[in-house]
Amino acid sequence: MMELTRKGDYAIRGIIYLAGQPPDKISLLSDIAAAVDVPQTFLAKIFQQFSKTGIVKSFRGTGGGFLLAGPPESISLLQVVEAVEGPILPNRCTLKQGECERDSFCTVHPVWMQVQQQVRGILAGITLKDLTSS
Amino acid sequence: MMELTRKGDYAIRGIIYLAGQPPDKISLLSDIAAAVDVPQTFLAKIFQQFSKTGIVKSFRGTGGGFLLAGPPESISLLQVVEAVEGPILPNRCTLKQGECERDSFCTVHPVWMQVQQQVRGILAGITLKDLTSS
DNA sequence: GGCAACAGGACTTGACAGGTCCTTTAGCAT
DNA sequence: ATGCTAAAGGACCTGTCAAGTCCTGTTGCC
Repeated sequence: MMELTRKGDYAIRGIIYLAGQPPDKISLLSDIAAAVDVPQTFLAKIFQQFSKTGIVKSFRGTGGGFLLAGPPESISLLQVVEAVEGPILPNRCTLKQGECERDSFCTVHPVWMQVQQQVRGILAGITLKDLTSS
Repeated sequence: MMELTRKGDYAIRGIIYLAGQPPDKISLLSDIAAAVDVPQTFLAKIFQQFSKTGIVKSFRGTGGGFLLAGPPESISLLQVVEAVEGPILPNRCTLKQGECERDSFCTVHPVWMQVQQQVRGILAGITLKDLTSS
């Protein structure tokens, strides 16, 4: 269980590549896709989501491409993952109270809350800088 | 991401019910299913898996049913979840080394390992006893 | 205007979640 | 022994979603 999807995996690969490029160097989608070995059309969707959530800047037309929206140390793995996978929710009931009518006597609820917090904590603590300085 | 499936959810409900019964009281599948509001045929599959992994004992025929294989404090939530959902793997590469050819330079790998360990740790620390004494 | 590049919608395919149904096997009771 | 009871297990169904593909915009340089 708990598996990251391919989309999430690709997303991480792609953004790490970007983070590894010289700052202000605009990268072509085709270059990124080739470098990280991901179908270009699929990666396009992923970077669209990145662009919408603002962790990446996009430029169209000749000389266009993608750029990290900020310095690598300002972008966390959590942001990247949640941008494409949606929020981290071990169980639907962790979304909001009253979601399940069993809430009142659901003794497992606090456990999932703890799992959620731990995982988010770990991912939030890793930045793109940590992932490129290998 | 990371969502528990319905199967996992049902599994937990069912086993908690069992753990809440008097020791040595054999419960009928039909009773469990009714009590925790899960389709009986589906719950049957789940308890078959429980039975195979040994966290539950089953008896056939008249007077048959299910029994917790040990005291509630001896069975962890991790056992329950992994029995029906399979092992907790944030990424395929956490299964074993060399799974992805990118392994050597995959800086994310240790992060997923940490996530996996944390989650397993939390779930392993919760027993059925903790979940019934509400 | 025309080419370069991302944006976004529509569509396809296969797998898997979430069940259902039916037959078989095991155990007790008469 | 035979019939009833209850779990075991296989076969099947259905809808959703992951994982892409493809085509048509839209934007921007030249």
